[in-house]
Amino acid sequence: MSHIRVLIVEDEAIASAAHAAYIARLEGFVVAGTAPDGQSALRLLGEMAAAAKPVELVLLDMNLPDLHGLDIARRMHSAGLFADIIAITAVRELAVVRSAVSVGVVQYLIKPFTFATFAEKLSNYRSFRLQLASPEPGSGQAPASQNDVDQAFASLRTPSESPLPKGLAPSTLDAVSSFLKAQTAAVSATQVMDPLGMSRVTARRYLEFLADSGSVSRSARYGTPGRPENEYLWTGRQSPKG
Amino acid sequence: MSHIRVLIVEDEAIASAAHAAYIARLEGFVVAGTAPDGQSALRLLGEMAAAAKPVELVLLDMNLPDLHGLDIARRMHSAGLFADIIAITAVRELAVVRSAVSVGVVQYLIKPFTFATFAEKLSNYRSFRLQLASPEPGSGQAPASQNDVDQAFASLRTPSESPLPKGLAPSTLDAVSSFLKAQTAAVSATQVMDPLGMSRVTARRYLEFLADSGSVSRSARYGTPGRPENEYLWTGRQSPKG
DNA sequence: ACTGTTGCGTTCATATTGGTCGCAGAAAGG
DNA sequence: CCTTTCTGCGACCAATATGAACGCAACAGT
Repeated sequence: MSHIRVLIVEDEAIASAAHAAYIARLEGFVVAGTAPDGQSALRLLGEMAAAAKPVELVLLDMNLPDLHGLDIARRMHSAGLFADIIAITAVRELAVVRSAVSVGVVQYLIKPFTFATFAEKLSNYRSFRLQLASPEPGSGQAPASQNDVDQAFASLRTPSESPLPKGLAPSTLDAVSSFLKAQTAAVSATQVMDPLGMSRVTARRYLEFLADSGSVSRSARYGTPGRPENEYLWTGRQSPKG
Repeated sequence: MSHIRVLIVEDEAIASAAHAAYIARLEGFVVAGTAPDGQSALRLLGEMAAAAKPVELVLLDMNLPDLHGLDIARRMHSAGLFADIIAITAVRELAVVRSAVSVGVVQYLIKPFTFATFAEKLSNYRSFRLQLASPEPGSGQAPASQNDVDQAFASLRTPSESPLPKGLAPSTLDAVSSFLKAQTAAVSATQVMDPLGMSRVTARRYLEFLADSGSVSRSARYGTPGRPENEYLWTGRQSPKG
């Protein structure tokens, strides 16, 4: 299989160029074009399909000047364009994520993201494609077993075997972050340690890690005697495993 | 969240009834209707959406008398119908699988299949839906982190479990799981090894397998010095024997 | 303004478990 | 009867939360 042809649909020129630069750094992908809005994206897709050089993957922003990303996906299908879609957007509404899945979005990247996250998503997609490629091009037949299909879907899933720093356990991280998500007000390490049954040192270590990775915001609490206390509030900006 | 409303699209009456019977055996799903061909499926979907009782999930056969399954998916999107699609079909061509993914098929079931396989796919989908449900319905806000989205996608795409990993004996597995079932409180590997007369390593390996397969829940026990101890609690969500 | 008090941030040694490696005994196959 | 494979075990190393001790920054008297 040759390189996967990618169309970047993004209205901000800077972001569009950044995505193109990221694509260039990846093995197995090539930028087929860029479009600043939905209409030109659809036109480009049609032209390339007519020229027998179809786009196979679209990096699609949701907020575009003329059309919503979900609309673009639907119109692609109406026009018989079979490109896969990876959503790259700052929209974090769960309803949009669900709708995106139902119109065929295979990966959902939330801005801002690091190159590592970007590379992981596209690499997963490439692995998915390779598994669904015909093992014997000359055979003409390409039957698949349920297991083959499952394996392909699994490679599309984010493996997320996260390289956490030494001394941190994934389950503890889950416990702390889900507890933080349930809080509405900012909490201190002491307030975290008690309900979870862990020590203050441990609670603080995980809170500190979450703050560094950007998932929670950290601020100081004054007004009481003693050293000022750090308090943490869930913001959910970025994956804690990035 | 109430039950997920399912529409079954299948031209063979026997298969259609079988699917409906399977759905009835599952928790959290309800059959909203059945359709023997593409046109009536689209009509039903439109009517139910207009009646404010939209179908949320379509079990879609690919080979129908009037339309191809992929066409139905595209027309659904053109009509603004947001139901998710699980393909249930005997078609095993890789090209069809790829096209299905690009039009938003979330699961792909190859006929014939067992109830266990069917239940697994639908259970994955339900878990995906639950993770993307708004935690607070009245809040109006539903922001998600990259990690949330990844986890939801992962639960949708987890492959079927392998029969039994190397190094595990069915008899020992039975002993461990039945012992766990008899416990009311969570137990650690050390607490399992003694009554069953096995070594800690062996007990831990079986507990770990049960945790991975979803039959038991795993959590950490804090509060005491030393490395945190994993404790396991029987939940019985899934048969350990696949 | 100075100093004591207070409570959290930070570091380090320690305790206790998890995970892996290689081996012994048993079961299966020829 | 011999060979191969599999299952469980002991012992090692790695991992990770805890507790104590120390330091630091803000408050509260004098």
